[in-house]
Amino acid sequence: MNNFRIKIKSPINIRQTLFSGQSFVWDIHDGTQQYYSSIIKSVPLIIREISEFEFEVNSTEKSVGGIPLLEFIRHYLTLDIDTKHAFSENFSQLYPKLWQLLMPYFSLRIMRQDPYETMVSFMCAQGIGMHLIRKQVAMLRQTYGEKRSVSFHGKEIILHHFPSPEQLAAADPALLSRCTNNNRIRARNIILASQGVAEGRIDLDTLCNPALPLSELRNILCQNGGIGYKIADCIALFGLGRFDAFPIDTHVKQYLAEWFNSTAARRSLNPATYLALDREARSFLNPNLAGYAGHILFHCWRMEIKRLRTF
DNA sequence: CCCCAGGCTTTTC
DNA sequence: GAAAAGCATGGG
Repeated sequence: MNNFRIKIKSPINIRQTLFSGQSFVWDIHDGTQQYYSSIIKSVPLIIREISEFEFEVNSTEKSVGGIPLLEFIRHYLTLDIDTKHAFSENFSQLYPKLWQLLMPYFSLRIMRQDPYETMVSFMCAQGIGMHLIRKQVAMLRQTYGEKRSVSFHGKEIILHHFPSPEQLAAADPALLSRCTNNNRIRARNIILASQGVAEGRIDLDTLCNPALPLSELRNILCQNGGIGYKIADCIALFGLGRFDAFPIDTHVKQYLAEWFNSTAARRSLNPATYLALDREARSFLNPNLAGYAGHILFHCWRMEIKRLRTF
C-alpha cells in the first residue's frame, strides 16, 4: 500500500466535498477512524482525514492514469482553486449576512471527476431525492462494475469499479432498469448514451476542450435522450472541469428567489426561465467560476436552511 | 392522502 | 410557441 500525506494551506472538508451531491462513487466507512473509498480510473483510493489542513491517501498504485498519485489528487480535488474567488468582487459587501453564512462552506471543493461516470450519475438525477440517486449509482457499480477488494489497516474493503461505457452499452434494458429505480426510460437513455461513448459518437475527450463555448457544449450534450439543460450543466461542471457551468435545479431556484430576490426564480422552471436565471446569477458571481460558487451556495442552502442531510 | 425530491419528454392548446 | 401531464419511488 502506498501512503501519501497531503498538507494544504486553506482548509478542506473532505466529507463535504465527497458527499455534497457532486460525486456518487465514494463510500463512507465509519469506525474508530473515518475514511472514504472509491476506484478512480481503475485505481483504488482510500482517503482519511487527519485534520482540516491535512489528509492521507492510500492506494495500491503509485499513479492514476499515468499521473503521480499526489499530483492527481491535487488536481482531482481542485486544490488550485481559491473558492472565495468564485464570487464577484463586491459580493461580501452586497450580501454581508449571506457571506457569513457561507464561511464554513468555502472548505467545500468541486472535483474534476471522470466525464463518463459523471454523465451516467447525473442521468440518474431527475425529479428524485439525493438518497435514491446515490442508491442507483451504487447499484450500477455493484451490478455491472468489476469487484475488487483491498486491505486497509487489516480490514478488507470491497470496492466496485464504475462500469465502462462498453459494459453498460451491452446491458439488458430490463436488468439495468432495476438499477434506475425501475425507470425503463432512464435505463434506455443510459444504454444509448453508453453506446454513443463506446462507439465514439459522443467524444468526451473533445468536449473537455476549455475553448468550447459553454452554450455549444450544452447543446451537444442535450442531443442525447435524458439530458436537458440542467443535467448537461452538471456534466460540464462536475465531469468536464467547466466551473463556469451553472446548473439550476429546484434548490438553486429556491435560493435565487430567497437570497437574491430574483423575480424570475419565482416563475416555473422552463427553458426560458432557466436561461434567464443562468444569466442573472453571473451578475453577482465570478462568471468563470459561477458553477463553483453555485455548488457552495447549493450545499449551504440544503444544510443551513432546508436542514437536509445529504449523506 | 398529500407534496416534494439536483428534470426530461411528449402531448395539447 | 407556451403550458400540462406522465414517469417511479421514498420520505416528510
